[in-house]
Amino acid sequence: MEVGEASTITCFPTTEQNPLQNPNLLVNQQTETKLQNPKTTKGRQKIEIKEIKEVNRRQVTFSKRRSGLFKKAAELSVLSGAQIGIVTFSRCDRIYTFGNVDTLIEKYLHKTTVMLRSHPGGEVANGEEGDEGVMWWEREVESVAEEEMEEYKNALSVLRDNLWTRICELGGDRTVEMNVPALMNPTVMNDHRGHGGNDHGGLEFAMVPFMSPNARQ
Amino acid sequence: MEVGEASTITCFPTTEQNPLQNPNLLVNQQTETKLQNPKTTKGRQKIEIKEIKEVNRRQVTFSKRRSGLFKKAAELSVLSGAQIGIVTFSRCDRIYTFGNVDTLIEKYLHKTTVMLRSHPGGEVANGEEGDEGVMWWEREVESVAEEEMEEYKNALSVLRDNLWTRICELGGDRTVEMNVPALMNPTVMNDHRGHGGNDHGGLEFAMVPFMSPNARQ
DNA sequence: GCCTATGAATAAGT
DNA sequence: ACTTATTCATAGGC
Repeated sequence: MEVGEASTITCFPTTEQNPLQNPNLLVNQQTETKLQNPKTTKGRQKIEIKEIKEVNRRQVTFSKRRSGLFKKAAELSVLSGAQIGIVTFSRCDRIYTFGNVDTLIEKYLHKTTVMLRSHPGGEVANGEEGDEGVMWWEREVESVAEEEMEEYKNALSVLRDNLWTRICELGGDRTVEMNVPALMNPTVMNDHRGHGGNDHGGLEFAMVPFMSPNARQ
Repeated sequence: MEVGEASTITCFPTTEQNPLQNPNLLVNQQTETKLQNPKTTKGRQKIEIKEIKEVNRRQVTFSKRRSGLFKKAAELSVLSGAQIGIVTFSRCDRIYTFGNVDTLIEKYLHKTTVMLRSHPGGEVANGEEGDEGVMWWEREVESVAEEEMEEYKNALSVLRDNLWTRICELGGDRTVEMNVPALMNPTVMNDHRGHGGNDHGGLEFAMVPFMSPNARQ
């Protein structure tokens, strides 16, 4: 089908013509409809699903379709009672989220973790005799003998290095509220622009909640 | 607009009639179209966006709309060059994901973590004198006094709880391929059913690489 | 899962 | 942001 093809033939299947238009125009609109309004728009055009080159058009599309996506997600969530979380990084790494992402991430990781646990690479969680075969961070800390503390210190050191390297690297970003479909709470986070508001509904992450026994003040 | 209203008048704006229908029926379908096909369907009905009570209908809707959502996400991703991850927990807690969720979670956590660092709840990372004002896991382990070890044990306990839930996801999760929009890789994960394949493109988290000084064997 | 009629999303233009 | 004409998604039925 070509673009210009269908434009010539237009058909109104439904009876109503202009549900909510300016009443002033209703009088003599029939006479010169074509002249006044030859073809206001070509309507929605078919587009190929491939990266949009033109920056402006791409941004518009991103914005519109993101809204549409979030709306769909909200509807799906309500209709089916499912929990949905969406994380979107725009091309320039601005992040937009939908739903209670933190909670869902936690749940996701938990699930995969549990999965790991019940079907470990080696074997784990066959706890028969004490803590043997259990990941060390799973063990009760109280069961650690005093003389093992030195080793723990080393383990913690490596842990710290790994964690810190992995997770904390650069700049500071904040969270900005977005237009909401009135159902869940999509949010936008920018990289370096301040904005106090951040409801951050739920979750605080792993290492966040507690400070060092030493660093407190 | 009522349901039955538009049903009487049907209009084909486009020229083609039946793009791909059974050729056998093309001969004399005109004569008794109404009898053979008085109204095959009522078409798409308007529905309220509220939880669907009927289980069957709810499941169908969940399935259909989830597909639609993932397709939209795939299109948005391609069109705008954005990265999109979706995590969905069905009502019975079956998880469906779209996109490279692991990578995006990592990126998300990274961003939020960084956020914390540069804008801490109390104040941190103003390190002037020694370790003061530094996140505890940042400190040199050697600088910890012996008498602080008890507190470290507690900290580690909490850390263990939090981390365990969150981070160790690899190895063990099975991923089942779903019908793909040919763009990204939506996946379904079930709770206890095996399936070797798991490309798991990317990410391993912090503590994974090393085992306990005690749990080794 | 496939089909159809209809509701909704959206590409362009303003 | 608003409008329109068109394409796309999908509710209900098989």
